[in-house]
Amino acid sequence: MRSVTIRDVAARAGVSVATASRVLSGHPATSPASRANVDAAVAELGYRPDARARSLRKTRTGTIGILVSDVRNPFFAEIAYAVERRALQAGMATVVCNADESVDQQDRYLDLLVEQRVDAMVIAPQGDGSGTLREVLGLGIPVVFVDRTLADGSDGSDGSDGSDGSGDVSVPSITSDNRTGLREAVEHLVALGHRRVGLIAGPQETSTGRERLRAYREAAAAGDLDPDPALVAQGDFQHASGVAGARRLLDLDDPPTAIIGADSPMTLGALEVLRERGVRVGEDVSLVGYDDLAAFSLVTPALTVVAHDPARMGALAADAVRDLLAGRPASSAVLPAHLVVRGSTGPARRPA
Amino acid sequence: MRSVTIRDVAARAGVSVATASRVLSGHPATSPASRANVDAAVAELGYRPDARARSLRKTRTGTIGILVSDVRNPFFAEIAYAVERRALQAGMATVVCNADESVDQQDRYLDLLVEQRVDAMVIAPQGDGSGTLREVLGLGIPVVFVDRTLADGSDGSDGSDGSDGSGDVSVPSITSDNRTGLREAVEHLVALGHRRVGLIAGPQETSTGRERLRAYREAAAAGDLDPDPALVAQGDFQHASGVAGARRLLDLDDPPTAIIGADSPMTLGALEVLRERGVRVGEDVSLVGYDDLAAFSLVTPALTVVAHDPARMGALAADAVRDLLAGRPASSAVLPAHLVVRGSTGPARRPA
DNA sequence: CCACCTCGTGGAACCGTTTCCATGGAAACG
DNA sequence: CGTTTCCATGGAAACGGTTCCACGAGGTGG
Repeated sequence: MRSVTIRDVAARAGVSVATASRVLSGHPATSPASRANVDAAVAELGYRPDARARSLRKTRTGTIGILVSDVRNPFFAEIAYAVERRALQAGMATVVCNADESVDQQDRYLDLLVEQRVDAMVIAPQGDGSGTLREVLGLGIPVVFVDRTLADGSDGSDGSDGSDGSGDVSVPSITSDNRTGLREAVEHLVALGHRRVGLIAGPQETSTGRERLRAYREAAAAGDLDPDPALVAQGDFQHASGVAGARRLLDLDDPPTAIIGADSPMTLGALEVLRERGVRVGEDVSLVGYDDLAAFSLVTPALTVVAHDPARMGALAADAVRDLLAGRPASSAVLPAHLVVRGSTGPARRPA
Repeated sequence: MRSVTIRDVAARAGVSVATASRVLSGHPATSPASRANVDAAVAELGYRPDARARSLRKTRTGTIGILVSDVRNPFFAEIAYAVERRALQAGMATVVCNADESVDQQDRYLDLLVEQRVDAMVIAPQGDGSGTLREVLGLGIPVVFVDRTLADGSDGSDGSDGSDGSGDVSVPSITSDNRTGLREAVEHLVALGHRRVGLIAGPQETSTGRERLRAYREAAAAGDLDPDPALVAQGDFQHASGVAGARRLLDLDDPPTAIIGADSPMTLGALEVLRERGVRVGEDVSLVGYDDLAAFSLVTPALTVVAHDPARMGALAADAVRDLLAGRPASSAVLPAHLVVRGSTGPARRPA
């Protein structure tokens, strides 16, 4: 059952392959008669053009790749959805890939996307911008970072050894303001009298993980919080590490009176632990989440969260891709994040 | 900046294109010398094979498509994730597409996947199996249905006009037992004394929407519930319709004492409405959700839900695809669904 | 009436691979 | 030593489209 090609269509329509191709791609130099014949032949034979062959000859594939860490995280699902939707409007298909918070898998998918010759990529990167990601950036394929970047947000006095190695290639990025969101959260807790505030941090291989941790530390110092390093539990942005992190924090000899989760799956995990232990959220321990999931308003007490806008990030990333593909310079953006105070944060309880 | 091709590699390595190709694809008939030369040339030039050209010559693309209704629905995100993960293990890439609960968009993506010549598709179909979907099924591309099918689950005395038009092509499907789950939910509510049970139903263009509605009606009849048709609010599996449906039900002159949501986004929407109106869930009105999201255990009271296993569905669907691609017959499966009773369902309150 | 331009058309090259087939040399065998 | 077998190799034909180029017919202006 060989599939029907443009040659079959041309034969059936009684025209040359060249003419058939022109009709199919809407080239103006075609007679009405040819058009009718070709269209009829297409319908009769059930012809489906082969996108691979087409794109091999043209330079474009009409496909963009989006590489996020985990589609099961609603935050990234929303981004992927927004990018895809916007891309489809522009007639482009989207390949969604899951790096699964693993650099290896990220590299694997980067290779895949390059080999598929996607026209552009939207990436939520992780790692230090060495290895495969670096190579890929050098290839000249339009890339837009979303949510994360390689270098850190604002200033950057933490560059390990000067020759950072990530900033030489300029990549537009659509991120959100991690510093402000987390700072507001800490200030809010300070105002409520908390002195020992725990953070379930994100992986330090990601800019968001680093920035949120840094903002936490700076705000903690400014608010004169207990700088005990044990108050930072290292997580990996996934559910299980939220569970583990919350347990570790609660098991401290002097446990925190408030906990901040650096993303929503970890926050959910922490919440489960609090429930399981019968800790009253907002009274015994305050909890601040990240990302404003619908479900976060429905738990009791409703969660105080740092909110930002993944749908908008995705849309802007898609716009940036469109600009890049059109040869225009694409602009980066840092979207605002802000604290939404609900019931899960309350006055610090005096340690027993 | 023309990209480097296998010809460049061959030239640099001092071998023919044929030999270079053999080395690259691990063909045994290559000398160690050639291998070394080619590998060196590849590294020096940064050569990346072109998957399109390769797949054009071979017959396989090494890509499968997965077409679900909405990746923002955690249920489908989990399925997509599972399929992708399993496929990657088998060395295949996955293209994720969003039909967005719209037949038009489904058709659009079906065309896209066919033109990309994916080796197989995993589809959560909607519509009546006419139009594009039907054509695609006739193309001989291996297809596996997941979560939904075209025909209805068990018997099927509802086939509108005999010549159903969907059963002629046999497609393996991995679904879950919609009837049992919903029946258990209704029976549970009946046992609690509820007589007027509302359903926020899924779209009747989907098998899951139809089956859950039918199961509701059958169980309602068996349990001697009030058969008032106004108790069924027609939704579309998306959040907003859950909100609208719940409002409509609560605004009835004689509102239901219990509500069942036919999927999780609609359930979440309904829950929001109950909260917003100050209705005490599990006391004033009982609520049963569909899909066992992590967040559903964390709301207060925890939600009674019909649980099933999207991760397993995705994995089985990927296995079925693997079988089909290997020429083996693929087996369908109906996974169990069961009621998980938590705090959101309680004794019926006497209507005021 | 001729030169010119426009327009629809078909032949053929090309995109970057894989793979069939023929070839030549070396090794194995009698 | 001659013949067969084996194996690495290169040339060239696919795969299924698009597009360059040349060509002939018909219309227009001088």
